[in-house]
Amino acid sequence: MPELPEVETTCRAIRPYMLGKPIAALLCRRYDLRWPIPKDMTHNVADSVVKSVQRRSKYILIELSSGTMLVHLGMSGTIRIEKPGAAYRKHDHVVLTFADCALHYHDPRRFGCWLWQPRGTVHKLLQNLGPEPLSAHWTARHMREAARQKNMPVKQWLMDAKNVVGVGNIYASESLFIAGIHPQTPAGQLSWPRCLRLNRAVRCVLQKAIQAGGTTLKDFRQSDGEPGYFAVDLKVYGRQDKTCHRCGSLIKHCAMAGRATYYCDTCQR
DNA sequence: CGAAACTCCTGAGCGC
DNA sequence: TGCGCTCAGGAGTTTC
Repeated sequence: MPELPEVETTCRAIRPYMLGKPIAALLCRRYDLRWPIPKDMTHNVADSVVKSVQRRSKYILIELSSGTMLVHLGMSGTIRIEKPGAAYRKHDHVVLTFADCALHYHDPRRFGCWLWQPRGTVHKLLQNLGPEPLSAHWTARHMREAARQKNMPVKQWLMDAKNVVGVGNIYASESLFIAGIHPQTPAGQLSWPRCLRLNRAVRCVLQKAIQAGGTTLKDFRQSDGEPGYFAVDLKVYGRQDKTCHRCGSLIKHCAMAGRATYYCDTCQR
């Protein structure tokens, strides 16, 4: 279940294999991902050189001269580096081949996408995105502005890409634990010191996860096909009825907007 | 307008 | 051994 750190890890891992190289072939073995892969993308990319490989939100942006391929891993997506001509695995839906390697895009649940953004345009999916949590735009001041008058629980606010991108279900719970804030707290009611703490906590949690090479959970694998080195030590996520590392009381679990939520109701108020 | 519910999909884990 | 059920989860779309 790729969240921002997993996407960033994947992006960094595949970049050296692609940067500055011409694409030999783009093979779509299935077109019906979350949205259909544009049929004409194949023609746009053949022989094009990869100018950059970047991440925005949870999208991997592969820039060519004529436009940018926009890749999302959905919830079960991974990218492996293989040799050209390597055997396909089940659910390898897209294969991007270079002279000396091939990227296999693997996504059992097909919640991901592979879209095309012509040069000079901004894809609809990239419009209206909030700040990157690891950038200078993610500040407590921004939080206070964007959360003002908002009654929604702060956990849901954190997971809304209009407010900040890349914070998924796991790291929302983790960030709130670090900041000592109860997930049900209305976003607009956070005091200034709490905005500061939460702002820092989000940045801190994501940075640690990136350093750890992405959390190993379910079907995420580092892009070389090996399991991630180790899971980030999650303080609350998935730890229902286990003891809180900080105070020893039992971690609570509930559903918020249909999503599993974990917290310590002693440490988080 | 905002917010909540719904939707896509497959595989894992569970009870029987 | 296998069936059926539930759950997981990103985020755009639909509904209220």
